[in-house]
Amino acid sequence: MRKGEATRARIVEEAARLAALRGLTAVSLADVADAVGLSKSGLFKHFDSKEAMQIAVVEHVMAHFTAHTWTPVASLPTPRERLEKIFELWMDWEDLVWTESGCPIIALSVELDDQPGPPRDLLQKSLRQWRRTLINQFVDLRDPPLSEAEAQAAYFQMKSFAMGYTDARRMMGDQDARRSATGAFEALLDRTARAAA
Amino acid sequence: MRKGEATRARIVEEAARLAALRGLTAVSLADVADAVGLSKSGLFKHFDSKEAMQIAVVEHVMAHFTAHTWTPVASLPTPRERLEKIFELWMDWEDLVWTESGCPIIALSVELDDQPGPPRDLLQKSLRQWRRTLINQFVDLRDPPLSEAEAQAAYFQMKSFAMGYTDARRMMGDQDARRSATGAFEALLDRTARAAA
DNA sequence: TAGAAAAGAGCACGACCGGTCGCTTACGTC
DNA sequence: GACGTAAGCGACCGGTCGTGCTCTTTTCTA
Repeated sequence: MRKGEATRARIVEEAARLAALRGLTAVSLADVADAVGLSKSGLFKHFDSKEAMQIAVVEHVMAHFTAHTWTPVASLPTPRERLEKIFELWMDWEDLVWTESGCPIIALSVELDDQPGPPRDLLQKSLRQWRRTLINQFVDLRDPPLSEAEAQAAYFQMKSFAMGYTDARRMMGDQDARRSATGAFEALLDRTARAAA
Repeated sequence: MRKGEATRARIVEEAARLAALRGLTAVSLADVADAVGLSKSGLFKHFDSKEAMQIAVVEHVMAHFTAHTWTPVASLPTPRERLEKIFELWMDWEDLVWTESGCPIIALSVELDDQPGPPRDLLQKSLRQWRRTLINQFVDLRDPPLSEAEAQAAYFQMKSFAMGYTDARRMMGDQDARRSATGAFEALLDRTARAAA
């Protein structure tokens, strides 16, 4: 039992790594089995189907993302400090944690947004929780609090910059991407915190 | 010869449609052949390999995008008018032209950014041209002209909002996405045009 | 420590993959 | 209108896909 859990975790990690590189559907069970040093049929002792493994990958990626960007931030005193740190960690996540492949969440979003099914539903649910968490931070950024619509607009820009950062770095080879992203986000925080109610 | 060209165009269009849905690699030659009403071997009279077809898809998508967002705009008198219209057409492209699949350029970028090869190189070259075109518009947005760095930063935000718009609409189901995107972009234009040299 | 249960290997299956070959049909040109 | 060539078809190749099945080995537990 103990052993099985460890193996399962290794499978999910390798599957996530390959899925970030080639796409969730494109990674074959043989690929994962080879990467983890197992036979293809050995995989089926841990997952009943390929889809079950895909679901576990989505779960793992989102849990990893939350642990990376939220856990070390939850104890910071002000919303502004939390948002600034989250954005830094978010960019680290994109090019330090997933250097070879780029952010798996963006890859999964683009791949699954038109593919109905349990993997997509799980990703969507998890992303909506994340969105709510960040919108709440934006609401508390200013006194008096931001309206829901204002906070949503601010979140929209934050997420846009996070996505744009990966694209600029990976596809366009933009060396100044991090400066552009950080600058844009700081300016967003300034405007949002300063704006009149 | 005339007939062949027409068939080839239909193949590329169908392949692009399917690639936007499932990914460039995931679409099989049998899928495309069925969609266009051809036999699989018939496809090979128009493309020597699957990769040749993928290259044609990338070419077609980028040409289509340029025709959609730039051609009707080139004659507008001021950079601001051009940029505003481009951004509107860009969002139309994402959810009116590619309603069922989402923007194929974003899908291709995310899929190919870690897959070296001719399709990736072609996409990258084409996207860099587009980037240059838009940065030039930003440079001329203000008198005195924006510095290259300022224009790059403004382009970074514009592209981010275009990407964020698709994500918000398709993955998050955000009904206010268009308003958020338009608002953010208009504010960007205001700030950029107004900023002191 | 014995035995049950979990972990994993080996093999086979039907379906589909990209690609080739030889054949027929339809078209464009003189 | 004849004819060369382009367009397209069906059969087939070796290989990989996801997924069962049976059998062996390892691991945990009573």
